[in-house]
Amino acid sequence: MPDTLASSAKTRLRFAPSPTGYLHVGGARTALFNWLYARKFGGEFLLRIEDTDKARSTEESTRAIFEGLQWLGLNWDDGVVYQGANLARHQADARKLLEIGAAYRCFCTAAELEERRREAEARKEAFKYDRRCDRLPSEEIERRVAAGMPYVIRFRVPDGTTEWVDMVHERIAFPNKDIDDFVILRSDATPIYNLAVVSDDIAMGINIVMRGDDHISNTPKQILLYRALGAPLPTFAHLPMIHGLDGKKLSKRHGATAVGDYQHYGLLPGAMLNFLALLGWSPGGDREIMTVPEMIELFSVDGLQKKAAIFDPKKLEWMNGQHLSMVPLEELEPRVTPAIVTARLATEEALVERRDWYLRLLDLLRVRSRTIDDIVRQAGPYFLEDIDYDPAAVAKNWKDPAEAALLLRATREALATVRDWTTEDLEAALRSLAESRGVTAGNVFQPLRVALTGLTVSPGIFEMLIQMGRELSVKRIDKALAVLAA
RNA sequence: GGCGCUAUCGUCUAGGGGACUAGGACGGGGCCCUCUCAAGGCCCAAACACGGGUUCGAAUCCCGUUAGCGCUACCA
Repeated sequence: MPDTLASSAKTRLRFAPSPTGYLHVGGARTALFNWLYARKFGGEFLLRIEDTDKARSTEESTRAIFEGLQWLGLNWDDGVVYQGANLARHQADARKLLEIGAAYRCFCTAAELEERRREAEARKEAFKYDRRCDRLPSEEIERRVAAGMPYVIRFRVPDGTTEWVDMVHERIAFPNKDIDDFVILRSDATPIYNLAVVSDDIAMGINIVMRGDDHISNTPKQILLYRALGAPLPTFAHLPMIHGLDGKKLSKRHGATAVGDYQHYGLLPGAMLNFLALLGWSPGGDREIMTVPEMIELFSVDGLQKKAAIFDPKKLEWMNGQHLSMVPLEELEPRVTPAIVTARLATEEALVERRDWYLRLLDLLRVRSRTIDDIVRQAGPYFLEDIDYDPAAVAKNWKDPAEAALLLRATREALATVRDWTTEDLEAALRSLAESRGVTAGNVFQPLRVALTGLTVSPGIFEMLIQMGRELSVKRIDKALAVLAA
């Protein structure tokens, strides 16, 4: 039973970006679904760099793709395949197609073709190659080849209909009459995309081709190539595109589209993956927030969407906030520390030295952050010797300097009586202070908040006093008193 | 132009013939909690593109229209 043999073969998928730019969020999502499929069903996820376009491919882009995938944690199996290294096989496959009569030499020049294309357009007709070179007598072909006349190799599209059952779209069919006799090998003997892809996918044993639906119209051509080459067909799965807020294909105009942009913006890879997964896939029901293992567990082809999705940065930010609050502190710490160090708030050694204190701080700040940068922005007052006073905070909460100073002095005294620097004792001291002075607790807390942080917003006042410690807290109050007196 | 794909709130989506006064989430508005800001809780506004069928019954199936997107290279 050949079916048994086929189904016992390991599932192999691949992500095949061309290194002509940074890893795009659309590409990252394609990679994610391939990866999820492989991880969920015990298949292999391969990476192939399609660098056959030497003019546009760069090593820098290749590196960016690696870095992007690594940051996201989309690890690939086996070594990276570079398409450019397979030139000989591509040529051999083209030759083979020529020899078995599935393809033919075409001597029409690019300029001639362009001319005919223009004419057809002028007549408002669809241009289609007229196969004139396929009708050349064999002696003529031999004569031209012998004369060293340049030619391309074209695939002879047979009559009929080419169809397949797509994993996401079900049946898709193309009448072959609408498919041009496409070029598979250029006159300089380099392969055209469709040939290179099919040749490589066959060689790599890829049996599920999952890619963007902008490749749907390439698929019938590729199927024809598989058949002519005598190779078994893979299963195709065409994923919908990602669009910008204006409904157009995502591009630079839409702002950040590179995965690296989000990394530097302070996102968690888990959040990015979660967001990307929901763009074009749904686990069903109301499930939204998922860890990577949960996504693998929940992943299924049924949930794949047919419709293009719009990339909404607002929801991404919200989702990152959710992940920020959800991940274990030990996992969050290494993501935040480099940013803290870069912001020159502390050295890595200093953070290691008071790790428990540092983790507590992260826990305090993350709940009101949507990005890692938000955490860093709030962290200043806990590390810096001197703080800046936000003019708005001063205007609002130190409205009357004399009054504020009076209150702060009283607060300082009240804090001095606190024996245990705990939430309970601090709260008791400050609330009774407010009561004895006949003001609300907020009237006491807000000026103190400005003294401690220079800001109107911060974590709860007691948590903050504890986090800063008695010494620093008192020092900040003294400093505020000095500023108010000036 | 030709060919193809798609079509549920502004956005991501649930839904796969009756459970739909169409559910959830983001964003927006309001309220609660509260020492500020978040977080959290509660509530509100907001959608089945249109037209024909099929069926006792359609968001769900079929056809058409419209719209959006993609492809239409000796690019990938």
